[in-house]
Amino acid sequence: MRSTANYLPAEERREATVEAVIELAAHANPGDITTTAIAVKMGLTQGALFRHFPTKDSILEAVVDWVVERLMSRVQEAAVAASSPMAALELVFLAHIDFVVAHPGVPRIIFGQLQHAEQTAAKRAVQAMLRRYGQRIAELLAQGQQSGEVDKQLEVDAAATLFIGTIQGLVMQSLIHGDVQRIRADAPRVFRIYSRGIECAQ
Amino acid sequence: MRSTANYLPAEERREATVEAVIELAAHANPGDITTTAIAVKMGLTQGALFRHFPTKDSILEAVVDWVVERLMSRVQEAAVAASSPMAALELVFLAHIDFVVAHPGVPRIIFGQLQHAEQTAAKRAVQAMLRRYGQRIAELLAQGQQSGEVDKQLEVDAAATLFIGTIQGLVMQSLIHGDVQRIRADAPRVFRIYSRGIECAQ
DNA sequence: GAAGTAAGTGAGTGATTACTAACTTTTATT
DNA sequence: AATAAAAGTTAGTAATCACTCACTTACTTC
Repeated sequence: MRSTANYLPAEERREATVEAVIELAAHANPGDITTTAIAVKMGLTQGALFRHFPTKDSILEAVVDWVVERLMSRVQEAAVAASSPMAALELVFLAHIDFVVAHPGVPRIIFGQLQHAEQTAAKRAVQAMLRRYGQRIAELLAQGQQSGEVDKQLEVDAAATLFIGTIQGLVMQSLIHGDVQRIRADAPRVFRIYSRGIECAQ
Repeated sequence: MRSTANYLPAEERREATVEAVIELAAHANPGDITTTAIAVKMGLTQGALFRHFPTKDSILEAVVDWVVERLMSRVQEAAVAASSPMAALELVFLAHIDFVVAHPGVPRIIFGQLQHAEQTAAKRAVQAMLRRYGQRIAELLAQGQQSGEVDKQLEVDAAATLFIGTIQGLVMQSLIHGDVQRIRADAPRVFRIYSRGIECAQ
């Protein structure tokens, strides 16, 4: 329950707001997070928030933008650092899991946005990110096919869907058992099964 | 937009309420479904709902109970009908996907319940169902190991987690693309990769 | 067909919510 | 140090929500 110093410059206040929402989402239903709760978390009054954001939706939009930027750059770094396509997939997977464990509120916000009926800017950003993410995974898989690591007959799109589902399954487990740390131990074991499903038969 | 006949007996009204919620959840965020929306969907006034349910939460509880009963019995049937553990897993998977396509609101309600911070009766029921589901899958996997279909070195718990994640990944795809039917075509291809990951090497 | 009961209506109520605006306090500038 | 601009406070408002209750309508049973 960190209380930020008063009278922050606008840019920093916006950043602090985003972080407050992400921290709150770790233990609360994203849809139920009120502007009052966000303000209290920051040691601020509710009205102050609206000096920096015109609407509550715009706060969530900023949160999603924050997530997209951080997550995608982490994933990109992991992919570049790897020595082979298969190694890249594993690094991306583990980087993603690390990110989720560090920010447990993130997958809940992402999924919460996808649930919305209306096409808000935040929802569109989430959809765009997930599409891009899927394409990136599909590229790595295709490269793996060329390098001989990945089965040539693999249906790349289906495998990319399963990649995301693998992570989503772990997140669900953490929600079932109410324990995020669990994911870290389960992740490598689950990924091993996934990689066995896509690898080239020896 | 079906409007149910007026003056239903209590039991049927409760049933109709549950179905109305599930239909609404196909196109709306479950958390945002109001009692007014439910009543309108049924061609009823809002007050009438509270003749049959003491609180809104109790409505969601009834919905979850409905889902648990239907889904688990479908899964059980599929498992029994199969000729081998591996065939059972595939039948269970496809039965589950069929259920989701027939009732697209269901996974959204399930996940929405998991998101809640408080331990409501509905959330507990969802957690219990998913645990039972996971155990059932783990049993089938263990039987597969004995029958020689499934790799003996497979980590059964991780494989059960991945099984659920596989379905969850497909659901996410449908939310990204806004098209539930898609799932049906993708399901067999995704399952093929999963089964390759757990099968005994030939 | 009269009487009793179950189901539905309609007009509320209080609580909560996002958002506003007049005012105060802090920070930055000269 | 004086002043302007930025950031925060306080006390609202209108809208929405779950829930209530006195009353009305339909069904059931003898």
